[in-house]
Amino acid sequence: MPSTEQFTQVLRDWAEVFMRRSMSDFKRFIDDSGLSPSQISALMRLYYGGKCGVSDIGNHLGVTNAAASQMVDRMVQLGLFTRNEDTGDRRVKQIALTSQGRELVEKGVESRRRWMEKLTTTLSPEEQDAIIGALMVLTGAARHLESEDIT
Amino acid sequence: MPSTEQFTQVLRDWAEVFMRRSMSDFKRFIDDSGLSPSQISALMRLYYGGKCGVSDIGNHLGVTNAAASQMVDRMVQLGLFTRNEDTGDRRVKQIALTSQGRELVEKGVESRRRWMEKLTTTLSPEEQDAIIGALMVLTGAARHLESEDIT
DNA sequence: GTATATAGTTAAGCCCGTTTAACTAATTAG
DNA sequence: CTAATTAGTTAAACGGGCTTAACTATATAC
Repeated sequence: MPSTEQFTQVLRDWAEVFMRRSMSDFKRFIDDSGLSPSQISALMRLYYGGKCGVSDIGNHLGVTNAAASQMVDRMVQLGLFTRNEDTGDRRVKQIALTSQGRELVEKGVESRRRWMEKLTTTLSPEEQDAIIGALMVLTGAARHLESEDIT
Repeated sequence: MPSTEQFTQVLRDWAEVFMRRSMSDFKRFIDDSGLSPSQISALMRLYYGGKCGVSDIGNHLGVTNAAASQMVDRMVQLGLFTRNEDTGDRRVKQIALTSQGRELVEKGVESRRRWMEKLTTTLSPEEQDAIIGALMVLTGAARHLESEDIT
């Protein structure tokens, strides 16, 4: 029977090597892009959450509207964001990614994808099967926990 | 037979839920601490790498000695770092964590540890066994890849 | 011994993201 | 219609981390 200690230890070991890889990739991505943490965060927000207003970005970052407005302006000038008047409510400006902005995010994710693929090739089909099954259980459990937390 | 696509997809799903959790915990840790990214990084460097000189910290962060010296000074005043003359070479100041600094890092790690333990309780012993085996294979493969990359 | 190199500190100034405050424009409430 | 609210922009000022440059002190080379 596996103990909780053994389980968390194995999970921690995996987390360590996985996080080290992800973090160093991510750090290189940030450094190469020359963008500030806020700009990266807004980029991600738009990539995963879709278009939104200026103050949505500000709230998400925990900064004032003024800061968000200035930051968005820089991103527009860099050609990463578009800023258009909302036809429904003409006070709000809809911020979205340009194709260039979208490509930038995807380029950042790609290195991890390549690493994962390389990881696959070092494993036998049986090992891959076992890992797929195990990770699906783990992911399901984690998502279940996540949904519980919200309530 | 599992395809590469299936494998990377499952890995990506797990990575997504795992990273989301780890990142939000880590972000809260940083925000709560009120420390700058450089200060956090130095804290981690000392926690995992043990004591070192001022310029070691500067190199690790990619900043000048002057910046490292000033940052260390702030951390000493906060009671997180100690700064002592090296008896062997009296030019170098040995920087180390105080017990308070160590506790701070451990408190930051704890929330993830609790999450992992909670994850354990939702799984049957058989599932835990399967996951332990799978993650050990995965970790081994990742470490193997890592050691290859260096050469 | 003198000269050079290394480890760290200090002070002055820069950069950049942030806040505050004042503003415009559009919307909603009464 | 008028008043109040909401979304966003702009300008001035602040703060903090960084760099450069000058300095002290220890260690090594010749």
